[in-house]
Amino acid sequence: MARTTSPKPAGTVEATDAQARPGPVGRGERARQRVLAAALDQLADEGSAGFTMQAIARRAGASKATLYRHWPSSSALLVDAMAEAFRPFPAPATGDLRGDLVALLTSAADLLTRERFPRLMAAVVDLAERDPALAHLHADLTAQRRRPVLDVLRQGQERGEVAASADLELLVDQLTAPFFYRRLIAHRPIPPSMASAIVDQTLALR
Amino acid sequence: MARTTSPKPAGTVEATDAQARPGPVGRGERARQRVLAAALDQLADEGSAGFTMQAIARRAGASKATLYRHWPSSSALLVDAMAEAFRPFPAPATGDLRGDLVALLTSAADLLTRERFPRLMAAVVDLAERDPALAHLHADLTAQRRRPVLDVLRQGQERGEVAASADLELLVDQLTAPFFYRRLIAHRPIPPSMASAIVDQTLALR
DNA sequence: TCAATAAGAAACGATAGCGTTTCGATGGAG
DNA sequence: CTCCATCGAAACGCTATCGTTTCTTATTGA
Repeated sequence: MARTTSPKPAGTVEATDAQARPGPVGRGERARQRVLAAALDQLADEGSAGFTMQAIARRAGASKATLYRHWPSSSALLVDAMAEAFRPFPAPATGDLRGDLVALLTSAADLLTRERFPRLMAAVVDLAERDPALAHLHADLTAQRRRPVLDVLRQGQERGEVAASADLELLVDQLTAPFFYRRLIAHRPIPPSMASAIVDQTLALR
Repeated sequence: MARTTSPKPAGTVEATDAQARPGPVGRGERARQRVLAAALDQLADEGSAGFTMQAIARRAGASKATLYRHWPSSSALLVDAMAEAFRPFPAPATGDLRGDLVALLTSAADLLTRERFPRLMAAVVDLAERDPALAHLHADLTAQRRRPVLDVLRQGQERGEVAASADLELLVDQLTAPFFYRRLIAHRPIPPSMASAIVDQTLALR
């Protein structure tokens, strides 16, 4: 439902640049981008309870009619907005297992330390419980985020630096989940040292 | 704000028994319990967007006036309901490190496999982002849930079965976070073997 | 048994969301 | 430079929520 492909992903966190670009895109496309950005802003600011066509239109300076012209429902709009804003972490792919992992987890920690991303996550987590399309998308985006970590681990396993018996998917969980857990559930701080501490403790490189 | 102490916690998941108990509690207390149970039901069923005084009153068969007599806002009501429904895991406290951990994590996995608990979690995660009182409470309840795991690890560390250099708080994260992550974020299944797999992989008992 | 207490039902005006339609303005393509 | 697609603004009737008030009913404790 609704368009999911697009030429211009906008960066999960700083997707506010759709304002002053008189580029080659038509008027319609610009309005669309403006609405998508406003949708994420609204969700991050007001949570899933405030995710309303009316409020998004207001924030985007658009007409409700425009929103309904593009998307049949707020869910469809959110799915589009999430898909568009997504950016996977750049894979480091040095040969250094520990270094690559720390770099990847540091990126994750940074993202979760900014305010916008965790708030988006929290709202999406709630909405996805009752919206299968959103749940699917969220699962997809999460899988994409896990990908680089998995690759690094796999290479490490081939080089013998990771036990051959290790369940790599589970390892990815153990490496990444604590960050989300601390920020969204436990409401505890994420110290800068956490990335390296997790890596060391997980791979038993002590 | 609002009462937070109460004689009868109701079980996070199966708090539906407040219906047919003409016990020694007064009429007011019974209505209060009924409303608290209805609030959790409503939150689990409709998410944070549907968490409304009106809807809760309807579900509880109570008057809106009754709700406002007891709680100044839906947030206060939710804080009460959450605090009341909370039940920590019973600590196993055998001397068996691996066995105790697997038991604890299996409990967590069970809870997350039922439908009610994760839906409550998802909604609370969203609401807590904009409600400091709820965030505090959620942090508290989470800490209580972590407690038994931490104790088991600490005893293991004293017996030398866990490295003395290990960061136990971080270990608890690595043991428990993956379950929440899989259910709420990654939307991937939690196999029955996951508890033991996590324990083995984390403590390197292979 | 009776009076105090607290419940339920219903209504209040105000605000806001929904999904749709109408209409006038505007900007981009030819 | 013109014309048409698409925009924004505004209003439609409908429903729901908010927080409060009034009134009636039923339970409970003295």
